[in-house]
Amino acid sequence: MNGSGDGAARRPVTLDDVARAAGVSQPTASRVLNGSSRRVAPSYRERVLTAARELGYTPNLPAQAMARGTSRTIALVISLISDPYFSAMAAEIMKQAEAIGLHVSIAVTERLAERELDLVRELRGQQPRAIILAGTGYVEPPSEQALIDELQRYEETGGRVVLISRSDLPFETVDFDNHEGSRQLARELATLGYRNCLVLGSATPLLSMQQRVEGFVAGLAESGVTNTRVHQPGFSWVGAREYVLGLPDAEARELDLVFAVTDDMALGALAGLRERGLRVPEDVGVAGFDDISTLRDVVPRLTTVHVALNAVAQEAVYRATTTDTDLVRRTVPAYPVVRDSTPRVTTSRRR
Amino acid sequence: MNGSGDGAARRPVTLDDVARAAGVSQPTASRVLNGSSRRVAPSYRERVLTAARELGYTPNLPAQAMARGTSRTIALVISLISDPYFSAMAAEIMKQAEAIGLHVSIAVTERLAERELDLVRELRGQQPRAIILAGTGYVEPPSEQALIDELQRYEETGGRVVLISRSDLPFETVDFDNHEGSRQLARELATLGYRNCLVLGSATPLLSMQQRVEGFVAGLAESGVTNTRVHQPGFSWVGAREYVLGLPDAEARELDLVFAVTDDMALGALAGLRERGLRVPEDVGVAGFDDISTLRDVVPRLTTVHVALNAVAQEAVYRATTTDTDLVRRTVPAYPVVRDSTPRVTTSRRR
DNA sequence: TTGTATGCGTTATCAA
DNA sequence: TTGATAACGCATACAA
Repeated sequence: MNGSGDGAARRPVTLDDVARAAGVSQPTASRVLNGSSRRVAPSYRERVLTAARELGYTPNLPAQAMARGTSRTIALVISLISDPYFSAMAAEIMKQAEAIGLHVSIAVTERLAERELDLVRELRGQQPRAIILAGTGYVEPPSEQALIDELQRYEETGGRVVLISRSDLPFETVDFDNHEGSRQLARELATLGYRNCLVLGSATPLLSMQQRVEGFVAGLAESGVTNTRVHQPGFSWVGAREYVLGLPDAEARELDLVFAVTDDMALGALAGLRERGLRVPEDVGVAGFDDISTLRDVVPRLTTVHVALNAVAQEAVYRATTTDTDLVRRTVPAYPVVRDSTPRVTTSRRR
Repeated sequence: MNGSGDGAARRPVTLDDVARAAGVSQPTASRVLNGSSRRVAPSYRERVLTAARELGYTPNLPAQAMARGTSRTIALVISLISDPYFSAMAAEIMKQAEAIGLHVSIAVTERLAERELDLVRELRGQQPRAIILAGTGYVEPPSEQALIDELQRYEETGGRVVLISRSDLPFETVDFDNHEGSRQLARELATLGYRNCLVLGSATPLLSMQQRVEGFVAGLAESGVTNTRVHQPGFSWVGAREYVLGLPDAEARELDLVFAVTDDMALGALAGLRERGLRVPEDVGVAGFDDISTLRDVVPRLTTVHVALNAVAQEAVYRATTTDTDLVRRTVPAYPVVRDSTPRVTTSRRR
């Protein structure tokens, strides 16, 4: 349709081009194509629509954002996108946001606490309507106050801040019930006969992970199991595996259960146990936390704590877009799912 | 620091504010904070920097983009972010892009071919420097021409288009060597003694999946195995599992290998085989394609074809940012990785 | 080297 | 209802 030669970069089609082609003023074209109070004469309306279609007009979003003073973007900060937990979270948030016509801009901290502040700053520059911080939350973060300042400054200019899984900051928060989830799990496992448990927390001081550890220990204690060992290997598959491999033989032999604060770590522990010649679940049970769906093919199927990611995402996006100003900390339930990796302990068990 | 009351939305800090606070003109502030030819007197420079820091200035990216006529954003279109393959791809692309100071904006088609066109249109509005389309590519897409038109229009205005895994369109393309990868795999498996193979392709007509099927069949044929059956179940874990479950008993019993065009499907097949009471790999071998890293915990470890995602991402980002105008179709190697799911076939094998 | 004036594409305000 | 005109925040050409 566009007869001009290829190659040389041409100017994008603007609202002005459309208006001229339709023989109307530029504001009129704007009203037809993007405006809300659409009181435009049908004949004009038709001409504008036709011109826009023929020219292949696309609104310049940055320009719109600038003129309107607000964008249709939500900024999402996550730790790692290749982590199934976070990619699932991101997917849910994108779905929820798109459902209400919002675009999600993702930034990744690569698990570096310092990067978080830089990212927030950079994201602010995009003038998003809201910033959602998911899944970092260190117990004693290096630049906590600077981050708070930055976020508060953002809020002061009309932006909304929503935190997921880090209820330690003075902003809207959505969280799972980490403590209760692993407490319930611990009680169920105790009922199944587990008595010698190793809990793998996280060397990286993450608040939610700490809660999971505490909840699990508490649950066991309520069930009369008090000899639980807690260790904090590196916060990863590799960290958990290496920790398990480094366990003294005597200690490893005593174990009948390893609970790790994430499914990822639980699988690392599982790999380590097997490398040591221990059978799972025959010799040792393994349990995790998160209920990552892509793990359905792991054998044995992993006992874990399920968190309703979609509920979290929905709540987070809702909080990010509502105009309520009361600071809410909503907790989404988490509940244990016992599967093959933790069968009932029988007397025939090794120890 | 900012004494003013909380609550009421305030205006964000602009370059103008900084300039005023520093007692310089706005362009000078611009030159110090964002400009390239930084010929600003040290004293002024210092004052601007200080003012910016104290006020918490963040450049308004949309405004910058508009003034400069170009943004620092790359738009990425993928099928599904919760799919480990795509999330790994997205992670790599983000990493490569961030390394050169570019931001990545992600949009998801949810595997709907029609959505692709809408998304491209919407993304264009964000005025990205480049659009990368990853991992769709239907054999006979519904609105192919409209998509091509849209992308070409985008290119005409100076944008760059890079395709990943769909070398059927007239744009820069980065692809794995699907055909060669599965051909090599087939040859290795034939060497291991596999003779009765079921190939699971994709009911959704995806070009790269077709190539994987053809390569595998060709590799077997070269090795003298010509009785290969090819079927096209739904393109998912569920599809593969259901297909395997629906297989006639006689046919299932004959099998010694199932090759699926993705790891995801291979695992679905594996689940289905086990549900039928077949042992993997003792009775039937299973192989996939993609070498998804989060599958390291699957037992038996899956034989597959490895693709160098980071190489693909690097090449894609490079192509997206270079100013070369020659249409390049770069192919990244893919090579078989034989693991536990396809051991050498012994005479003690069931059939 | 610094400042003035202008333009980027859009929306919002206000007359007409 | 429609159209001139003024913002929005920033970068650049040009003048000082």
